[in-house]
Amino acid sequence: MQLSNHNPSPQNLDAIFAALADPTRRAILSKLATGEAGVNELAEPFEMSQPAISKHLKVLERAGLVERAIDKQRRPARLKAKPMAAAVTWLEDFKEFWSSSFDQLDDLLETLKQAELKEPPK
Amino acid sequence: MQLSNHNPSPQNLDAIFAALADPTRRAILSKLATGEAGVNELAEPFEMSQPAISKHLKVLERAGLVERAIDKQRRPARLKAKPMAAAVTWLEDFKEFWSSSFDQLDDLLETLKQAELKEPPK
DNA sequence: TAGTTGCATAACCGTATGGTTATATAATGA
DNA sequence: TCATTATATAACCATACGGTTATGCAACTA
Repeated sequence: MQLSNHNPSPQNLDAIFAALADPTRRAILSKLATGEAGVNELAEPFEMSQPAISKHLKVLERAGLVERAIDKQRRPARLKAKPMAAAVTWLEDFKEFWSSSFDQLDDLLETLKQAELKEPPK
Repeated sequence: MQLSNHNPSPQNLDAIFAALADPTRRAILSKLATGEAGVNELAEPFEMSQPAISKHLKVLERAGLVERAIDKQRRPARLKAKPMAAAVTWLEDFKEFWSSSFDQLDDLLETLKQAELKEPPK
């Protein structure tokens, strides 16, 4: 039995997790959780150029985690919930599935412990 | 107020999310959730060379998601729970924080779960 | 001892990432 | 009309990623 690879937004999980893998982008998301923000506004706390932030926003957009609006010259970004939920769902499904095979894991732990006893690490 | 970026295993979140961003690695994790597996065993389902799988395992190891053991010539991999929990924690913290402001994500998660129940994977 | 198995490592390749500076563009404001 | 603001885009750079083939090597097996 395999974990279904599967439900929420399958192929997009790549983009979603990749987007979450950068600390600047996670910080941007945190900031956006308090409300929409424009590019310069987002760039300010980081010691980073405006184009760099624009690129990060593009990554977040591609992952579907962020939407842009139009407000005069501004292009304020705001969060989108759904893809984030996809990531949560994958992890929670995984956690659930994994817990359900705890018997096997216990066996393994035992096996590994025996092996380590006979042949201690490094 | 900002989302605290410091809770679980801060710096490792980069490596953890990056590791989760590849479908082959997610599949490996799924497989490993059913029990330990050697490299060739892991490589078999994928149309991919053994060195490629070894590299993926290194990424998973660096992220702390996987441990290697020694069993004769084999180097079986098994899951490690803690870092996975770190990712879940970050996402759930985020969810909580965001929901407290907007109250959207919980609804969405609920919706997605319903959808999965009605429309089972592949 | 010789062959085989299980894996790691090295060298290489094309493409993607994450940053930069410089420049373009579109909308506002004077 | 002209300057300013907010952002995008281009060109470039170094490094990382995800794959390959070739090779090395330790540990079993015959």
